[in-house]
Amino acid sequence: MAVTSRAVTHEQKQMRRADLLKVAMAGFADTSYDDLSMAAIAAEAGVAKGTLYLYFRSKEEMFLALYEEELARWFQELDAALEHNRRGASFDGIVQLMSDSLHGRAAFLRLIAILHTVLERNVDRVTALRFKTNLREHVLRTGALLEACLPFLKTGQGADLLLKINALVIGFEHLAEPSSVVRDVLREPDMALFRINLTEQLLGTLRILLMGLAYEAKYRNER
Amino acid sequence: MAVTSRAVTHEQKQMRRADLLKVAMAGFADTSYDDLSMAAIAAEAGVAKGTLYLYFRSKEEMFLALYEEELARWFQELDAALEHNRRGASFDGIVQLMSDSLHGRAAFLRLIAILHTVLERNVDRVTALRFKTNLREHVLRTGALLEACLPFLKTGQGADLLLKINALVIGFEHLAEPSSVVRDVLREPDMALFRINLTEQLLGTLRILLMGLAYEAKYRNER
Amino acid sequence: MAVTSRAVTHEQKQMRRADLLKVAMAGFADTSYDDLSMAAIAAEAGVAKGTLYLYFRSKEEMFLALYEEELARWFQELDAALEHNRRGASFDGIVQLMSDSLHGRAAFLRLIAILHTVLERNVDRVTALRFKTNLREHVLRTGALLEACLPFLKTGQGADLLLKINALVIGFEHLAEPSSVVRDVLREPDMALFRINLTEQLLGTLRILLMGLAYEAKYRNER
Amino acid sequence: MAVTSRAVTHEQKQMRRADLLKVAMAGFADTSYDDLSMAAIAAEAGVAKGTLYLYFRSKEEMFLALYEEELARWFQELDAALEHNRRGASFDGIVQLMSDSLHGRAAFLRLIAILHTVLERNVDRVTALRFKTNLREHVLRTGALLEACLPFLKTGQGADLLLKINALVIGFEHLAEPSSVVRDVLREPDMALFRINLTEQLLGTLRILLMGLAYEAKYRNER
DNA sequence: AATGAATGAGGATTCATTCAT
DNA sequence: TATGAATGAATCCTCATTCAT
Repeated sequence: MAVTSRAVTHEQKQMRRADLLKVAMAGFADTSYDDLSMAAIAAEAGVAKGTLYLYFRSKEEMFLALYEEELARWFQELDAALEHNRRGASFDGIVQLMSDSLHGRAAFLRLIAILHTVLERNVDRVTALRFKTNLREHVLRTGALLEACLPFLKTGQGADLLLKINALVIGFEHLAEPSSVVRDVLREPDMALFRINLTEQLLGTLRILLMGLAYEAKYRNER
Repeated sequence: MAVTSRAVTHEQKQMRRADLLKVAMAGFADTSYDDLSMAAIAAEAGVAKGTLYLYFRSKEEMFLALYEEELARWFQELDAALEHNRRGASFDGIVQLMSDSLHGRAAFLRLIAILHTVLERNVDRVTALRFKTNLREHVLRTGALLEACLPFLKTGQGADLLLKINALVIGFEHLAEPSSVVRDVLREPDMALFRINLTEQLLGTLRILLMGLAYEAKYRNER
Repeated sequence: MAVTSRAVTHEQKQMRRADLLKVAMAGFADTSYDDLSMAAIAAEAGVAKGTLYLYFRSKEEMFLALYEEELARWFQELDAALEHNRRGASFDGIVQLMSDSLHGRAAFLRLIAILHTVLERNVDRVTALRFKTNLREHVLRTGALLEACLPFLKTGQGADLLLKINALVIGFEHLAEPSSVVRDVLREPDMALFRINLTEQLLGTLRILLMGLAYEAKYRNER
Repeated sequence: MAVTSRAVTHEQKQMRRADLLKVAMAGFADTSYDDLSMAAIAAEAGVAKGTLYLYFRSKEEMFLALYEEELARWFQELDAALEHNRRGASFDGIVQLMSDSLHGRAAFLRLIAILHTVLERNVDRVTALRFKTNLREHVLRTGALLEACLPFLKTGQGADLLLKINALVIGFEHLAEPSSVVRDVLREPDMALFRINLTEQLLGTLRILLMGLAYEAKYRNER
């Protein structure tokens, strides 16, 4: 991916920014955050290192931007699907929907897992505030949609469920992506217990959570 | 904590090893893994840096040993409590029991959260295998106890629940311990959504999981 | 200070150049040479970075031009005052005159102090030659005026005195403007010795130099 | 200069430290502070880069230590010579003595010239305080010796004279060591005025200062 | 003439680990 | 067993300058 001309208009600059993020994402699919150097990203994008810093203030902000973009895309897709099920959805419908939305988003899931460890390091208050404010809106909106689809959810439980899912993604991602040595160990027959498939576990747990929330609602009403 | 003499007998060496781990744990309570240097641990323990490497092959193995020790202690306590409830326990009983077992174990929870990111990096196959084998036994045993306490759990679901809890600890730990900048942002009134209390969330989610599992079992039987 | 139109005539271009230098001087009053970026100057002047390079070949040449302008102004003022005292002046008269001429020229003094370290780095031979030729003429002329005012000065000693003053400005400027840490240290009562007031020291030393030169002349004549 | 063995005793460490400073000084004789990298010093000394940081906390502290050592040596030599002239010395005697003391100390003079610009940047308060305290003692002691040699100096004028000399060294060093382009320009016949010989100017100015101080004293007494 | 996007060189520093003593 | 001196890899970012538009 080599640069052909300079980005002059706002639109061109947005495109270049998107290109740089695409390159970063591609690199991140192969390489861990720490091992993925700005130099490598610049080289792969066919620009000078300094150019990256015209578009992003730091490595952390670059990946935060990447995260935000992927997150927005994911929420958008999720929201569309939820809108479609507004009248009510079965557990399995929601789980399937979540499954579909995560399909092909492995790198995004890894990004989620490192966000809190890495990205929040070298980010200024303003950026952090903007990010969290955006995130909050997404969570509240999608949370409300979930509540619309799943009548047993009380107000606020939709957003709360999303947070739980977030935690599960982080946790299972860590469990599902061991170091090479550990991966090797886990190949032993006995170790089946620890051979975790991220989406499978994630969706399975989500299903149980949904059942639990439904059960709680029912139990609450019956009282 | 200053070392006076050299450890000659096996027993003395075990004691020194335990001392070193105690110092490491004390340091880790205050300081992040990355910021806690081997030099600092050695200084605090009153030994030379090289001495640490007589007892642990690397920083990672040192903290892995620490993890194993804390884990064993936690499982031991949990098992004792579960044994006591063998005949059957309510959801809330199990949640309370878990709550009790985690009380005062903040550093342990932080250790869990970094285990997969950091500890498994620089560890050789033999150590990793030994660790995972131990872990597996713990998980299976305690999983079985859970199944004994909670009759709605099928075989294997006890261990599986422990894995889910593990994932939740990792995930909520990441969400609950933001960087200082983010912590500052989260002080805003609007951001209540993101101000997460680790144990509260953990136990709340565990309760829902238990309800979900119970519901699923009931539903399964009714079919 | 925002630019409205493009400079077309030679006169307009000279005015813009002067504007840019004025902005640079204003910036330099607050900020050290290294910390004062071309980007900041351009922004403050309301032009693009590239525009600066239409008027000055490099940052160094820009500040060299600034220096030349300030220097010419200073010499002009000094010359006028010296002309007034042509018939003869007391030590204190000359010192006072110098004091008056330096009043309000703090940034100029700082410029003198960094000239040789920074400015002469990235300047081509032609510019350097022109600069030094100009400087020589100023020094010779003002030196001659000094000799006219102070009869004890032999031919050449006026110019030589100006060089000595130059050296003193550089030296005392360095001593008088310590880093913040050192400034803090110098607040200690014991450190009064090192708390240097630039003009005070400069003028005091000049006075002694003048006395020394007078003494030497007298001694020479008496022989 | 290659390292043979590891420095274990305090004495060996002092020797290694001295060796490193010697290498740094040799490098500084050829290369400017900025262009002299820690890597180059380490390579030349035959040690790893990290080793430099065992002996000096930063590049700045390394050169500050170098400065202190050279300064102490210079003061020592100067003091010895002044002690010898305690009963009284002629102007020319003091100038000669200063001349002798500076002979072969070109790099030291360059170090003086950059001290305030560079060294005080990355130095903590404690180090700065220690340095300034030491310097103060040197200045006061040697100042007192000067006063003993030159009866026309009032109390405090010895130390003050040393500060003036310090300023002159800085200033003339800057004037005497132009960039290569400027050096080239100064080769023009007309430019003799600016071809400055550091020690010559320094000593010449010192002589005039001494005469001025003597004259002032005489004048003061005659009143 | 003016713009401003793109360039790219350049270096101090930390700290887990080793190994001579 | 204990020491602690020595090792050395590895990377982000700034900013003067250029040049396509």
